[in-house]
Amino acid sequence: MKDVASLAGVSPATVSRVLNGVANVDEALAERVRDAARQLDYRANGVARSLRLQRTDVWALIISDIENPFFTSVARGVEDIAQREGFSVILCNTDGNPEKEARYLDVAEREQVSGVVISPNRSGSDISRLMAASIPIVAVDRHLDQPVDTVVVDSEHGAEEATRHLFEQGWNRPACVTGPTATETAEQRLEGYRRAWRAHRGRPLVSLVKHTDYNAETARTAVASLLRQANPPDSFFVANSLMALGALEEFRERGVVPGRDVGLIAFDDAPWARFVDPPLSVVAQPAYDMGCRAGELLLERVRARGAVRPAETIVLETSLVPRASSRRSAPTKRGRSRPR
Amino acid sequence: MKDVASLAGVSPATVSRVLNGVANVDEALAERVRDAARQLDYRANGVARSLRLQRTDVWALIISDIENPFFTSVARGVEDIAQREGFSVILCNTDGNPEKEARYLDVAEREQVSGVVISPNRSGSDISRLMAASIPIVAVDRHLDQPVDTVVVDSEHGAEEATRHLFEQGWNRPACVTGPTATETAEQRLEGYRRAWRAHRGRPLVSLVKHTDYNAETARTAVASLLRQANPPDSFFVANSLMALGALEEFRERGVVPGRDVGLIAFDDAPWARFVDPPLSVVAQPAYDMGCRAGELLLERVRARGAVRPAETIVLETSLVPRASSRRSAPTKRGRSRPR
DNA sequence: TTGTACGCGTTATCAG
DNA sequence: CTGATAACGCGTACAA
Repeated sequence: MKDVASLAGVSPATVSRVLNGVANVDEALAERVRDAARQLDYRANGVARSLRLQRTDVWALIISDIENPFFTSVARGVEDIAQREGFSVILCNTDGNPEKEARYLDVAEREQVSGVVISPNRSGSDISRLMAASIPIVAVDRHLDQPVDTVVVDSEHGAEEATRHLFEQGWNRPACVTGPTATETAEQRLEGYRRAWRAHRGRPLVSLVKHTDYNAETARTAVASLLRQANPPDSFFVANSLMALGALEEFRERGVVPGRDVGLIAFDDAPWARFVDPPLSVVAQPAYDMGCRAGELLLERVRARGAVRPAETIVLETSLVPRASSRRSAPTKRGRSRPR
Repeated sequence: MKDVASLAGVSPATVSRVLNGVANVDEALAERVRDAARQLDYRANGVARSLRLQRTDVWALIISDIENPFFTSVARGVEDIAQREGFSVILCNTDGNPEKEARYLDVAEREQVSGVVISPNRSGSDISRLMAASIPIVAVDRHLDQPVDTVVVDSEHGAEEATRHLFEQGWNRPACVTGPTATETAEQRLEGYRRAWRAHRGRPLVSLVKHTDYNAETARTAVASLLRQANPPDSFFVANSLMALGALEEFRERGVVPGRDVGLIAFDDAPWARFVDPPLSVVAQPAYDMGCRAGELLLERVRARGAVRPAETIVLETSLVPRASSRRSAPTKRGRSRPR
């Protein structure tokens, strides 16, 4: 900066003023400064700037699994907003590990990020330090036990819709493979499933419900054990797309054909869902949009430094995407005669 | 820091020394300082620290598509190394857009990151400013036209192996659907395909080669047009996993069954590849490992501030993962009798 | 309108 | 072994 100043024959203060477009600077001087800056290819030192300004242009995005397509879509949403508004994003991947999460929360504080978007592992995640430092926080996908801005989907309703869809397709004994006990999303999806049961068949059967991790392997085991029962289910509602992969594998192994011998619908869409055989029926979440909304909420707080509007919760709707895997009738002939 | 100092009855300098474990400090004093710090729940200001130290503990990771599983695996690798060594990672998603890339390169400089890992959009990406600022750079997946550390896979060999596998399975006219013209990876994969042809059948046929984008839709169109030809291919080598989805869709539409009526093998594995029907044969890239290696290379440079070892290129091997989609014989009976 | 001087929170140097 | 002090690069109050 000093170099630019002396090359332009002005003081560093004037350089700062010109480059930040603040105060009135004589246009001739300003032009000289811009010239000099260009000539020297000058870039302000962001670290010094942050120290002086007591704020940074950085957000922390703390998510539990960067390899889960749902979260990458959320990330893109947050990132697009951030970038549009001139913020950079520090990506932090917690692997669902509370310790890693705590460590990253620490980094966020030390690095004085101006805001945090987090998909909490457990509602009890300790954000007290961040709150004390009055760093705005937005929770995505799940709630925190503190009153902070939150973006979620109506899991219960989506799950109910999915299960109702199974009934409407003519399935009579849908099972539910949901996420780990005490996980907010898992419980909500289970509750939606139960509601659909109550609406169509009366009391849901506990024997048709399994809790597993949100992955293919454990879900497959659960599906297998459900199918081994004396009174097995005729269809499945599974709580995320990875679980659907596990179910599909088990079905294939047993030679039962989804969309004909068994019904299957999953919560959460995935890029490959329409390509598997049969195409997977899902309840889609607006993941990218959730990220955008979270970004916008954070933006509000970051801009309005101190102002206290009460914490807000945005609940987005899921959408039913029926494809072939939930059908009951024999699949229609798919193979068309070849054009030539 | 001043608060901690006065609470402990020492100078700020001593606080710094204790908390950084530098120099010898009287154990009694040190203990008092740690107590005070704990009591006040003190965290050093990372921004001020960076300014004073003239370095940050931040890496920038610039990738072209956060929604591509290949890159997320790379990202995890980089991130794991970074985290192990006490660095944070700024994730930057360029969307394959050279302007966004340039903008992020700028951010990296302004924020004084201590290192950059980049999967360049084009080899000509302008990293001159970073080099001038002597910020270490590592290229992943593709080369830059500057001499920097690089981590790639042997695409050509992997592609050759994949194509040879098709020949060995009894297919005689494998086609190649590769990435955009002039993309390094696309050209290499095409070249590997050609080598296998020359080894088995002589001159590769240009009529069996298509360039498309690295996605499902354009690849599907290419597959369709290849199949419409007078002398259609009997099998396909496609240059990434998304393309395979497009191919599978087209096959299904036409009623041709992969692993029986047509052969299919893809470059690049994906989490869902073994779940589609039939399971997809692939040439797997060690994506996570690539990220780790890139992280390690960067670490070396970051640690050895000035030392100049020549730029190094690490070439990792792919591995053939034959599954059912590349078979020629009729698939073995998959449906086993149910256990009960 | 412009320049001078201070301070943001650290850490390294130097004197004691 | 410890404390005072300067400096990292910038933005801004204040004086000119």
